[in-house]
Amino acid sequence: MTDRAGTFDGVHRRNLSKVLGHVHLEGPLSRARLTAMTGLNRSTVASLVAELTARGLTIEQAPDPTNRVGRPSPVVAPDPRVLAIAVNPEVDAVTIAAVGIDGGIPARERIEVDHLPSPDETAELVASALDRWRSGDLRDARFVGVGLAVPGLVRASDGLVRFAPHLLWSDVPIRALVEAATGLPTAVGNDASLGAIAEHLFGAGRGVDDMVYLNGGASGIGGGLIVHGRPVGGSAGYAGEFGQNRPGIAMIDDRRAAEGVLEDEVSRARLLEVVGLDHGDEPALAAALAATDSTAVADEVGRQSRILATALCNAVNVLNPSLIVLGGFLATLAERDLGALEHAVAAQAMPAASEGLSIRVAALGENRLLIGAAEIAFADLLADPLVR
Amino acid sequence: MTDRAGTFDGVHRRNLSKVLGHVHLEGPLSRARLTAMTGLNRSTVASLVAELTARGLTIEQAPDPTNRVGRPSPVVAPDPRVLAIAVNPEVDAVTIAAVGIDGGIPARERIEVDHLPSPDETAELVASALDRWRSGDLRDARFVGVGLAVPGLVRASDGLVRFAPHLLWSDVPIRALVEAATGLPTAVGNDASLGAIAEHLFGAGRGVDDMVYLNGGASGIGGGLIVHGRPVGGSAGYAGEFGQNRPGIAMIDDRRAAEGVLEDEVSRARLLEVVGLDHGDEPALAAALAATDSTAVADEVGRQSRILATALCNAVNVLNPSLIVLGGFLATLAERDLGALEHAVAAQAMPAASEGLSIRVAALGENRLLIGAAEIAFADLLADPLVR
DNA sequence: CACTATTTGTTGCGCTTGACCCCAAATCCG
DNA sequence: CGGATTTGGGGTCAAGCGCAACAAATAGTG
Repeated sequence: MTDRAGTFDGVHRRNLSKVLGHVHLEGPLSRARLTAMTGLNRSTVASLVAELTARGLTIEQAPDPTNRVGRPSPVVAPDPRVLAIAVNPEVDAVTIAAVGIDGGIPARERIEVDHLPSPDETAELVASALDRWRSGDLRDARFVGVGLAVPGLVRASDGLVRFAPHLLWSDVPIRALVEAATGLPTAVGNDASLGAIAEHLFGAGRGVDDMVYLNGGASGIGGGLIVHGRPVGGSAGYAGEFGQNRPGIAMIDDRRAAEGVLEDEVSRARLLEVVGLDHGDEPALAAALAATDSTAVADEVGRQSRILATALCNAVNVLNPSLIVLGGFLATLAERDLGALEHAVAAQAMPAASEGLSIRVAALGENRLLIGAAEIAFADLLADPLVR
Repeated sequence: MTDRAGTFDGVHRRNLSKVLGHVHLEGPLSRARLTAMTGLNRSTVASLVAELTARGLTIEQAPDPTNRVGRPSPVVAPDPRVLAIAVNPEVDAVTIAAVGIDGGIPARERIEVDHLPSPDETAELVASALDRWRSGDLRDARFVGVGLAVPGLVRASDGLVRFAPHLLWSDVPIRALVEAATGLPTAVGNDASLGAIAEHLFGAGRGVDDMVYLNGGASGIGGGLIVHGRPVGGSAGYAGEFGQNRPGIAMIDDRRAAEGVLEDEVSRARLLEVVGLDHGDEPALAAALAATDSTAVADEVGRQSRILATALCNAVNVLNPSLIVLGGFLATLAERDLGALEHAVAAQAMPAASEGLSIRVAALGENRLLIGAAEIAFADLLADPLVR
């Protein structure tokens, strides 16, 4: 939104945004429900919906056969032809998907690579996928932007990847590269932060305004915050790097790493090692943990849980969230005994702050990052449906 | 603001709020500058200002003799007769002040008590001060509300003091008590969180949207966050309790307290002890620290600084603020060598996150809490100047 | 199968309110 | 003292939402 806030035009845009946002988040809604949710007048909602539909952002469907008295209300749904490209480059593959503003994923490709994907290569892969889809199944779709979920530090102002340790990307202007290759406006975010956004909007954190998300990946621990219902980027966009924190370690014997950095102490690699796996995906790790009754495994799980609990407490004391969502191997770790973790957090955090707190496991599956990436690609359109 | 967002009335209210907010924060402003700052039309600003002045919220003064070409623009200032009562109960005194929406403090009383002030007593003291002022010097003032800065956990929803350890208040409905005694709408907040708000709006954090504030008091360490330019309360309002955090302590010998809680390790009492003072206010402690060259003192200062640095790093990694403001004895501690602290933080925190970071000492003096308390008392009026 | 009650879409009108335009006022500068 | 510049003031315009009256579509009832 430009600086039109406070003007009539601004009101109109905001109202359009509100309506579109509701159907984007909640799915198809009757106009009657939209009037209730927005607080606007029936006639106003009608004209707003008509405008959105004329712009190809929503579609109006026949009323649902609800068994209620009164004239049935047409159902407003996001137009599934409005798409974003979501991209997630990883060490061994680049995943590219077309994500609808209705939440659907009409196309998805995981392109395996036998080398680290370079920035240019990534941009080319995105452009070629876009070309294929545009001339194929998604011929009548409208691509509004690209969103990238990058496993590294991303500067929010210009979408520069400051450092992505596993991709070996350093100061890469990935946003500019992808924009040049595709001609589409592009947004870039840290993968864990986008995971937090996805879980907040569509997953375990739906409707929760103050939330902390922690994700345990193969390479470390990342995360994201939702405060006042909005994702927190910080001054440059680097917020959420829980993995680099140094939590207190109560038992001296619990410390493994010299620096005491969270992601060195609580790590997937250490879990894999103790269960005797060399590699392994998340289900394999979970299965191995469930299968064994070795005390060494139990000790390591306990040790990591204790340290994780302290790290969570620090976040709870400072942010007083109503929800902590754990993903990746942290979910695996916590899921074994969620009650114990909640108990440990309650024991160490301020009593008042832990009262309203719950800890949950991430709800979205492997599409989480794509959904988050699509969300930042849709952000401009959702904030102001009249752009362009 | 009610649910009028999105309607024309809402626009009008928001515009009034914007204008009033600007003159509240920046002091007297010419109408020309207001039009530039709000982006609204000249005529619109003129009518908004006229409405605010008619409601007794602003005053229009003769133009400043600026040496610029063109017709001089009348200066709009907040009406100094619009007052809030700011209250800060402490163990040995209750401070009560009348704070103007223009930032002035036309009346201020520190009422010493020889016992812990009870909630009822506090409410009575406020009511009697209000009565005195209303029939005295501030006869023609308009009191719009009361704000309390309480050294303890305050539930935001209803202004209940969950626990104030030093006052020995526990589950005290102080908001209701003060409202009953004064008849004025009352807001309650944690003292450190209000300090953060005050420093953000008028102190070291002016214009900074992502800020962390830590205050070292006699009793512990509290703080507050500003994210997206707004104070963070969390789900229940308890956010900012840095003192209860457990930061990693790299050197084993540095740990003093069994639990490793920040405010047990980094504490005013330990500093007073090592310099050999029994009691002492902040200047006395600073002077004593400056005067001595004892190695024991240097060791303790170094130890506390190291632990503080780690605690700050944890916040920096997670929140990526552009500014950390330190108050109370933490300011005293840091001021001795601010560069060293910044260096220590930069060494431990993520490099990218510490790039744009500065650490400053709090700028507001002893009125900080009163200013913060007044701010929450003014909040409703500033958000919607048409209330009541 | 009428008839009522209920809910909601539709339509036209009116009101609020900020933008725009033109002119006047006040200042500086040469 | 006159031109340039900036800003205030008042009148008019137009955009957009609320409102009210009416119509339409459903469920329930006897």
